[in-house]
Amino acid sequence: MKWSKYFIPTQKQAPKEAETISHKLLIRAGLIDKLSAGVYTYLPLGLKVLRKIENIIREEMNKAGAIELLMPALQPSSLWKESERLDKMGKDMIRFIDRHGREMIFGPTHEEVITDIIRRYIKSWKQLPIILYQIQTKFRDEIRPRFAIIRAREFLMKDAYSFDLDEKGLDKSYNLMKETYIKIFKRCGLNFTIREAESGVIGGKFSEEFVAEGECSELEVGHIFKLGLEYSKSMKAYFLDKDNQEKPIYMGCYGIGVSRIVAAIIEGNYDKNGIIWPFSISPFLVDIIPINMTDSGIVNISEKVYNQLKSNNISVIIDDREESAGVKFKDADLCGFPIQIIVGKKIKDKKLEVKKRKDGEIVEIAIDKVLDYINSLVELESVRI
RNA sequence: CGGGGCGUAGCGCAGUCCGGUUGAGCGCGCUUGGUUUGGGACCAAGAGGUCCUCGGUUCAAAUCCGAGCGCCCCGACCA
Repeated sequence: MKWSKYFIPTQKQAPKEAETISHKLLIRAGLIDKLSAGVYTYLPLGLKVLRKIENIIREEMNKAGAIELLMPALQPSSLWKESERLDKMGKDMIRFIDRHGREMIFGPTHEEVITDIIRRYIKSWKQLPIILYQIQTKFRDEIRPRFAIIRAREFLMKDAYSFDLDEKGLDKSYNLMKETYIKIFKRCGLNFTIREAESGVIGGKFSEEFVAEGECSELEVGHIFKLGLEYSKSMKAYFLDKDNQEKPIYMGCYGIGVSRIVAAIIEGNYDKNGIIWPFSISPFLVDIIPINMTDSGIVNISEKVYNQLKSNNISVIIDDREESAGVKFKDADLCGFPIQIIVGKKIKDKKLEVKKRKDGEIVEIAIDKVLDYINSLVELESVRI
């Protein structure tokens, strides 16, 4: 990607409304833009980060045997009457009356919808167990949205639901999801703790939450629940067992705040100059910085390295703007790209500099050895995780 | 929803107390030309505003009064 052709609106100063570090950096690095309280656009760089996280989640969920589907955000409120949650969720739900006079809601979560699907399609013990999940936008009219995307009214969530024959099966699914979550958060570069939690409106007997470390008090980034028979009984989701008995399905549900992870990662990975993305999450792995765009030698080498990395499937952006070196350095640090390749005076010795964002270490590398060096850094990082 | 703060150019702010040479300004950013190019360069010339909105007071309102809207923070609340 060429920086000059891309859209990265960085800012020197954060708006005064931003107080937490992730909020400030998300805006300064041009990742998000506020439309209304708790309602944000993901700008191109922010979207890339979101997609990286989504894909990590997908990979790990799929490995665990979970199956992706996509449910609608719009739901008839009648389903919520069945589960007796319409009043419990209360004003957190965004509701409206459609032109036919039916009350609809924007889904804050999807236990009702998934249970409705399961009760209509799952009839036999032979079809169980099964875990279904989706990555989808949720709507909650929060009492107080805050810290930008940490508590938003519209946010991206991965929600999974397990369906088992009995309690033992539920325990197994639950533990499988717990292990999967640990893998996901580790791959996202998050330090976190797991603790027993209140089940709240979601219900069930037992739940644990994953809390990311950081200065910001919120984050909770994941929450897993043993729902048991709560929904299957109220919504009549039964299966026919081997002994020809009709039995309720044991359920569990498992949420990850995908967009909240973005903020959580920043809260745990930054310095005074900006974001420090983990390799696995960064919108671009490498930022090539030609020190002077009027120096044809520098420009040529920069483009050569850019094309080389690109053709080797390394995610790379080249800062080809006609800006001073200082501006490019500052933006590179602010946006948090893990590796900066600085193309400057040293090209006369056929060398350039590779700087690691995390520790600031700069290594001079021969131009024709850059690809190998970048690959070795990636290798080291993957071993570390 | 209770408490607190804020609303003036894209961002950060001054001006508001004490209404009138402040024909609404500053820094950054933006445009054009030139000089620059190793940590947010310099010179010159420019563009950009319903001073949140509506109403009131007044000869005169960014400034005073009233209502409303929006945003942020604390609390309660919350997958």
